[in-house]
Amino acid sequence: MKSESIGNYLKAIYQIQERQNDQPVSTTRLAAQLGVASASVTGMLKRLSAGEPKLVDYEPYYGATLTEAGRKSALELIRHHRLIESYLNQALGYPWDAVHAEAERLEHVISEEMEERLAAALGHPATDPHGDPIPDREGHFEKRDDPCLADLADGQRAEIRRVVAQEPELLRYLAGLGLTPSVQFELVSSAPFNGPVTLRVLGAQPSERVIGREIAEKILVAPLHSTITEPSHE
Amino acid sequence: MKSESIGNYLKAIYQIQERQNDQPVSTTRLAAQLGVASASVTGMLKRLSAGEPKLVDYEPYYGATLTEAGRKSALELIRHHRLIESYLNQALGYPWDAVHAEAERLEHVISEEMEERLAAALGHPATDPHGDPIPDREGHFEKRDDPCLADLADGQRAEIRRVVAQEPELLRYLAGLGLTPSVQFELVSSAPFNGPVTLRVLGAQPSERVIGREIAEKILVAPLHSTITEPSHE
DNA sequence: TCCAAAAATTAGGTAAGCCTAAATATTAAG
DNA sequence: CTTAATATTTAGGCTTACCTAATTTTTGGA
Ligand SMILES: [Mn+2]
Ligand SMILES: [Mn+2]
Ligand SMILES: [Mn+2]
Ligand SMILES: [Mn+2]
Repeated sequence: MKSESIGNYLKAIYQIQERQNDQPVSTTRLAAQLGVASASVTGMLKRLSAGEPKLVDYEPYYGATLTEAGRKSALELIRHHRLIESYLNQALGYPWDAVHAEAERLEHVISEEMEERLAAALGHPATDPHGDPIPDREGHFEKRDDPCLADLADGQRAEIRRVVAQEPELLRYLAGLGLTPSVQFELVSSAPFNGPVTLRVLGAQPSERVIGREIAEKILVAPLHSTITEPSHE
Repeated sequence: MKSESIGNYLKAIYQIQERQNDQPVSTTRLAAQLGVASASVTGMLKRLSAGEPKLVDYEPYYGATLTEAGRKSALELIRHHRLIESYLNQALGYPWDAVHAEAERLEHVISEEMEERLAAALGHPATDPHGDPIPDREGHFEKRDDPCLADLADGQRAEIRRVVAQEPELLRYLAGLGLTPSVQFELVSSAPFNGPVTLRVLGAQPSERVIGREIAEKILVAPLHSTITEPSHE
């Protein structure tokens, strides 16, 4: 990786592209994500698209897209980030709301050897503590398209797969409610007009939870098939 | 810590001062240690002695000395470095010749929380894999003044306490000979005119080792008292 | 004591990454 | 189709941390 700053630009472009169907990323959007002035972004995009190797395709006034090389670099950093989060959580006992900040700095400085040792120590995990997928060494990972909690029908049961958030306060709030990956629940009701969502956590006492719609949209889930599905099928 | 670069200057000044009895560190010596031009060092020393807090006392043409604040910062980094080395070695299985390079980058970015968790996971160790002492959170550590292997008298037995080196090749060579901290041996002979040193590793087969004087001076030891010393004394 | 060699500083530059303010291009509304 | 708002780029600066070359200071012989 060229520099920590370049790495952060590539990661940001990747993540924004991911959220908007690979459309070009605007200067303003990037500036907001990175917390820098738009003028700074313009300058960096020029560098990234001029340098060798070319890391982004940049069309002035139009936007930026990662090249294959840029994508590779971004995924490399994301792999570092998520392996570090997992390791801090599982081996060093960090709570899931504290891992992001630490990983954000460590991801830029660990060696390939350390990456490999962390992965091995964890048994080559597929996801991090938030349920985010961990790309393999080649940058491959399963692209899931899980529905969010707010998409479920009343009465439907599901398992939490992923929580799309890093804000410590929010993560602590959710952990306090017992809403973390692999927890199973039943959706009781979704109030209309983007109202709150009520659910029952399976095996918790008390089990009822009411959360805002905005948060419910950050919780990705896998619906559970009814207890009696296809029998004798493996 | 102001910046990674400043941290490296402070560490370097500390380590040079340590090796020369707290005498002021010269521009050239620092430049050599850091691998930068002397002019760059002059510039940085000015900054370090001008800034708030003042990290070094700097007298042009004379040299630089750490202030108390500078010493604290240096020891903080050294604590990070040695805890990281220990952790990589003990928890992640790194060989002792590989830990230095990784720690050199990580030491600048870990949080105080991570420092504490690493220390706790290791049981608050007093030394790193090379036998270097690990300062506590306040920067205190036992100042040992161990003799080196070359200082021993013929026939004297001792235990290896510390190996003052980070070059991977040298460390691998020594590990290959079984010369690592806590190993016990008997000095057979020191050839005159700075000649090679011959020793017998206790409990090894074959046990004889012959090493150059220069290397013998980097191996610090604790002489073993004869098996029957003062009886009933605690 | 004087002078050359060595050490250190000053002078003048460069590159990365940021900033603000001004200029320009795009877009959206009337 | 024009114009005002918005997005983006350009211009000009700043700081950190380097560099090389020139100058100055210190120092160690002779
Ligand atoms: Mn990697
Ligand atoms: Mn995560
Ligand atoms: Mn610390
Ligand atoms: Mn060490």
